[in-house]
Amino acid sequence: MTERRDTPDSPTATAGRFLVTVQIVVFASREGKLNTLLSRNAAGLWGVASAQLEKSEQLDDAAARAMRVRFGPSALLRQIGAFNGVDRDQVRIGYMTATSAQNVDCSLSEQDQFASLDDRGARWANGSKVRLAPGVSELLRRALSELRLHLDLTEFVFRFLPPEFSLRELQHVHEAVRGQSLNKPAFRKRLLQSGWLEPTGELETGKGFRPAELYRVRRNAHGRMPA
Amino acid sequence: MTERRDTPDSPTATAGRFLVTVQIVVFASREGKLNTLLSRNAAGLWGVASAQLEKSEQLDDAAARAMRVRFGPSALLRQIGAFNGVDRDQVRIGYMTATSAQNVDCSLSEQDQFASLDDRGARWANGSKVRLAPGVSELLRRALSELRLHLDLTEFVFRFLPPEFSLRELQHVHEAVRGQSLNKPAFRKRLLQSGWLEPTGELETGKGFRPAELYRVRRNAHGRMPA
DNA sequence: TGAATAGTGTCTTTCAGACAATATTCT
DNA sequence: AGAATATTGTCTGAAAGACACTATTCA
Repeated sequence: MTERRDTPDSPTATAGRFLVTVQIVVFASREGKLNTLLSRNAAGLWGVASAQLEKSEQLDDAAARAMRVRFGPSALLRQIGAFNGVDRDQVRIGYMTATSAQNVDCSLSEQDQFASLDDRGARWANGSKVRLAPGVSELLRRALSELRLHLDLTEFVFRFLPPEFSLRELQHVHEAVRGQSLNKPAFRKRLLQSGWLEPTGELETGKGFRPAELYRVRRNAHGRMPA
Repeated sequence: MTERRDTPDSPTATAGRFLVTVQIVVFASREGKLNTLLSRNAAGLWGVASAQLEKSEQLDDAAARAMRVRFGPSALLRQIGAFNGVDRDQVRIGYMTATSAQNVDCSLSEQDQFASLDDRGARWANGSKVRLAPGVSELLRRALSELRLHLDLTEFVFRFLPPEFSLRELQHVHEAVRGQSLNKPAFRKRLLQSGWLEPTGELETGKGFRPAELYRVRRNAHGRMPA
């Protein structure tokens, strides 16, 4: 019996000790579809960036450490929950982050590829299913679910985009994440009235048609994002 | 360096090993207010039910084990996230559950008390602040936040109530959780149209005024709960 | 000029909130 | 009958969806 009512502060005899692995799901929006960044391991299976928690280290710091190598210190990480280990003596903590696709496209190697992601799982561009490492499918499912749930609560959406973006690009991100198309006038009205957007005065260039106005996030925004 | 791109399946030299503690926040609605069940430890500080994860044990099973003693095997547990340990070699996983107050009132001892909970923290009935054990405040804050966020997504609300309940009681739960009063006709219309409620045909008794119709949850309900 | 998309205006529908009117039970 | 609450109906206003119309850039 290891049930306790008080704050646990001393190990019990029967309690196990575990390796704690932090795993990070990296989202991006590419060509109107939600993508996730996967890396191939030695066994040829695909997984996500991860790190082992070290003694006296905070969970968020371990997650930041796993990301810093690729994305610099500014990635916005959001915890999505704890998962059972793949091994008996492991526990996994999931995080998610989002990035503008152009940030990483240049540095992609053979070992790192984007795969599209929806409710049915992860697929390569040619439509074939990704052969995922153990436990990764569960992680991706929960990450997608959390992303959809919290899209209207945080500034997370804007991490999919460069610092200046058009309303069309922002709408495409929403559509990619939610997996459905949205009403354009309604989307514009909601977002512009929400107070989260600030016009830059600049226009898009080089698109062969009427250029869109560009916006940036208003950092001191009040209240929630519209859905 | 412990960054890895592949699925972690073997311990690295520098990785720490941790005790994994599962902590459960028990909610109840009492006299129109949201309450949480706290237990006093040896040091006189107040915390929540917890258990140590054992080797080869699933997280959800450890949480269920911590609850089974008090609530039987049927408690609905929902994970709310991972938290940094109070000790250097500890990681905590938070869960929450809800119960009808009358379920537990009879078995309360001096060591177990309800405290009211809102954004400002936990307080005793007389208004004094609860002296919480380390890390518990953070846990309660996130539990409340998760409860509010997911009140409309799950059948979690109904765990606050006995199997048969009136619309007024259900509305009181919503109001206690959200910390604000709601519009009665709108609440009725939303809930009745949602398909989540099934009339029992029974009426309340012994209240000294017009008795309310009683409802139960329709288990095969479709779609989301209204907010 | 034509193609393609940006941005806006209007109508309709849906739904929450406010308020009031009626119904039912017990004392 | 009177108190107290349940239940329902109606009006109003806010916001989303559908649709069409105008505006602007480049080839």
